[in-house]
Amino acid sequence: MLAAMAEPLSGADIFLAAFDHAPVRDLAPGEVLIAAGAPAAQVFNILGGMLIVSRTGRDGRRQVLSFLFRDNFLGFAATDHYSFTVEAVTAARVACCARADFDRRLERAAGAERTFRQMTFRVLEDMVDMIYSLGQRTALERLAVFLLYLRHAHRLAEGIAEDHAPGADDVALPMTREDIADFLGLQKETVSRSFAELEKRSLISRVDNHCVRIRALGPLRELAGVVDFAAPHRLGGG
Amino acid sequence: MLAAMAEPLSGADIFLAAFDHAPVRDLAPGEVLIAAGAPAAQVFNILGGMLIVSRTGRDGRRQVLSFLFRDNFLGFAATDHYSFTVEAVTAARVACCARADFDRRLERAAGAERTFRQMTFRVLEDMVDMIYSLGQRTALERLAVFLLYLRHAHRLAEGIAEDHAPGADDVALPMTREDIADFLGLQKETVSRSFAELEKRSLISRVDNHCVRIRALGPLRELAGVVDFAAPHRLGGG
DNA sequence: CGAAAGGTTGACCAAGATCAAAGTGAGTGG
DNA sequence: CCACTCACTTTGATCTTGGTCAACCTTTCG
Repeated sequence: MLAAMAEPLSGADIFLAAFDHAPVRDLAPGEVLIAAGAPAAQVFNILGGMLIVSRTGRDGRRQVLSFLFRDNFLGFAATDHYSFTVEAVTAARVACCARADFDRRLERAAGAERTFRQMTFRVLEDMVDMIYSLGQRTALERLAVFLLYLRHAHRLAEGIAEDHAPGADDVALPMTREDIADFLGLQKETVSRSFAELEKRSLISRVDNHCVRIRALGPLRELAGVVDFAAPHRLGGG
Repeated sequence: MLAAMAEPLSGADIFLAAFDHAPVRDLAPGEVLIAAGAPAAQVFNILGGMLIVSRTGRDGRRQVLSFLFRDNFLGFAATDHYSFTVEAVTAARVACCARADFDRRLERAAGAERTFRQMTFRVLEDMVDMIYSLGQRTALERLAVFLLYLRHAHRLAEGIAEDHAPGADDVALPMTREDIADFLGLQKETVSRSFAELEKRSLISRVDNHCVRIRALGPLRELAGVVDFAAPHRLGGG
């Protein structure tokens, strides 16, 4: 299943057009946009806010698959039913498009398939990164990767190109510690302790409960390992 | 990046045709087919044998991403360089096709893009399963999932449709314990101990070091959790 | 037959989970 | 507007799973 398309790519305008005069839906924090098991009838484009994609097992264990931001597409499913849940973290606004409409556009617009394929591959790559994190990295490393990922996602959503834009090092964390824990394959207490440890090492400072400032980007990247979301990825055309 | 296409799908013949008169390459166990960082010039179709896809971090930690079998496609990359390594586990044979040729076919053949998209989504789904495993499941559960995954992969590669075909419960394990460990995000000792535990619980018996017999399929599936590779996935047209 | 690689087992250790309690803060009703 | 409440977070104590280190098997292959 394809929960969400990663960053827009030059050429993504083809798909943005699909949402041009599409109906818009506003979501309150916590509101469910997609419930796992529902018929996969629509695809969406996020106009603003933050959403969370998750999959919950029969016994209640939940794995958060990704956080979504402005200009992310979502709702693509391999089957005719969604296998994942999408909820709003903050107040959010999405444009809604019938899946069939989107598919039609995909088949007709020149180069659309190719662009879509590129976008899908990008998602695949992000998932491989996540698999590497969950399989190989420690709690502290995962949290470092996560903060860099949020920083990057925010810059993309805001269309900021420079690595050191003013305020770029303030990372907003509107989700709960438990959301972060379920994303990183940890417990919420461990997430708390890892934040404390990053602060102790002067890599970050905590502005407040839902905002963190990166104080040492280089060392944080070093801790996170190879993955640098800024370096390899080209910025999209907004 | 798209290391490998999962199971063939009805319609995959379009792509199999791309390999019809393609040059064939034989691989000895351990031989490298794709080295991470090499230019992504070719795509492959596996004619026989087992391959292993992995990604290794700067510090040597290795995450195995998947095992590949007959009729799996591989070599699709998001960029112009491979970001993963593919090696033969057993002696193997692959058909090689220039990436450009494949892309051309993709754009010309009717319905090819659509079929390819479905296949890609299938891979996405498998990766979500893997993320769920690594993030939420215990060592024992992961090993149970792994055995069911191998059982399923083998049945697909052999074109066996029934769930209880004779010999279907003998699972071949040609890879090393370390390969399994790196796939499951564990250490090889833990894999050993988990095999012992599954045997102690009478869920499996060890035929020899590289073959295991599933003695209690139902309970093993129960232990693995929701994921049943047999149930939701349609079998491909061979 | 012997060396080397791979696999198992045991003893011990540590990262992270679990359990418990106290602190913080945002939203609500008085 | 304030105080209360409830949800979220942090911190501490303890426990468990899985990791690490080391020794000993077993298999394969030269």
